[in-house]
Amino acid sequence: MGHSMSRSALYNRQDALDRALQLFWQKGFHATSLKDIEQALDMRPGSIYAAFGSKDGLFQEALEYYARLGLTELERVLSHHQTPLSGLAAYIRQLGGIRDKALPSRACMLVKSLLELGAREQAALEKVELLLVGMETRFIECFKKAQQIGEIDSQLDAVRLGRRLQAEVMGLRAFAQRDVDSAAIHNLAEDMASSIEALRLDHSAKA
Amino acid sequence: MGHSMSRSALYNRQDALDRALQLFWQKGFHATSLKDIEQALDMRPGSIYAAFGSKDGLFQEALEYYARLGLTELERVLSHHQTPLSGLAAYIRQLGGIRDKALPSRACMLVKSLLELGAREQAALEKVELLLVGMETRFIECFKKAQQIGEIDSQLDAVRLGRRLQAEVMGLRAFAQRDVDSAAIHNLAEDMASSIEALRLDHSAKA
DNA sequence: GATAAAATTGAGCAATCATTCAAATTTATC
DNA sequence: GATAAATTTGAATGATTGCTCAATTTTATC
Repeated sequence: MGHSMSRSALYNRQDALDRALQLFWQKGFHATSLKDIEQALDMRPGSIYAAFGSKDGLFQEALEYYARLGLTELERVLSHHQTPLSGLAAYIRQLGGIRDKALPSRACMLVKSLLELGAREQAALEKVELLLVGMETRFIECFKKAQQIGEIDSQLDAVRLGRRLQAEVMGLRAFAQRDVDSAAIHNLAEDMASSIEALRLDHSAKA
Repeated sequence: MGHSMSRSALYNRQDALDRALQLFWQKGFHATSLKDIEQALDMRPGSIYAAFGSKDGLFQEALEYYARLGLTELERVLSHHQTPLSGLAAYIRQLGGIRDKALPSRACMLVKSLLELGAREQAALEKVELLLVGMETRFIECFKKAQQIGEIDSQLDAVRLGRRLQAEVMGLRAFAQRDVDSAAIHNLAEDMASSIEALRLDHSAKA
């Protein structure tokens, strides 16, 4: 591999990983068979195993890729807003439109995996935990930054706020997997975003 | 069946269902094999199929049983508190202790199933949706009652509040499935419960 | 274009999957 | 306690599981 891998080989690998992600995100780990994977990637078993080692290995790479996309999207939204709190609120509001997009699943793949995987997939489960910590950490950083610039009360516990936000996102996206109409999801996201913004200190206050 | 079923046969069936629930709640639908079920119920395949029809049938009965237990628990907590809002807040706070109990899973089995099941288990998926509607409806009733007795603003949208609460519970319990310490879950539940209580109208207000 | 190295193929593997059913056993009825 | 009915048994079923590897094809190097 390594040295001899051409640009197109790298492209093919990324393309395969992309298709595998769609599949795993939609069906979950257990319900996705190697037959499904062979079909989706248009690869024969030998090639798949040469490239990714095992079904578990492919799944773990898909998890990492998914988490990277998720973090990138968060950064994108944050960068388009003036303050951390505005960015986080916008991020939640944007999740309100998740039912309208054509995605493999409305639920977070990390949460799906967290709830589905057992002791027999311990390595993947540990990876899920690691990736969730990564997202949580980014949330916490936002709240700390918001405290530094005086956007929210510095007496608040940023770690607690970050975890709360992660739990809210988990809940919003799990709820969005239900058979409810798009408006209900938008309303839910709006309510959650408002709660975040309610943390903002009112600079026109008297005291 | 029916007529000839003795009291002990009924007891055995309930006992079997109980064990099946533990198993499915812990491992999920796909990761639970009939071998697992045979062992947990101490029954041979023929008996299992005679009693429950199929693995899917057994799973659906376990789902219904789980939901019934959950609703009963909610009623129990509600009945021990003076007002709907106090009851709901207490319910959330009680969920904060979920990590300390020895349960098959910290996550809600309905949510686990909602995220895991696909088109091939459509019947079970529809059952999950139905049972989630049941819980949502009960939450909504509580908020409506709270409005009737003037505990919260009657201008608020009770349906929206009920859905928000369900999403919060989903998030809390999914988060509790993470590898975090008990205190973090207690804090999270406390924050969510406080949000609920913040809806209460202050009767000592001036206007 | 010959040679070597790398990548792909796909038939086939043992193991496991959910399920069936004739036979054996237990339970109910008189 | 004999007869009938209901229940349980567990070996066997065909399908599917994740995976291997000798053979073949493709790609790279000179």
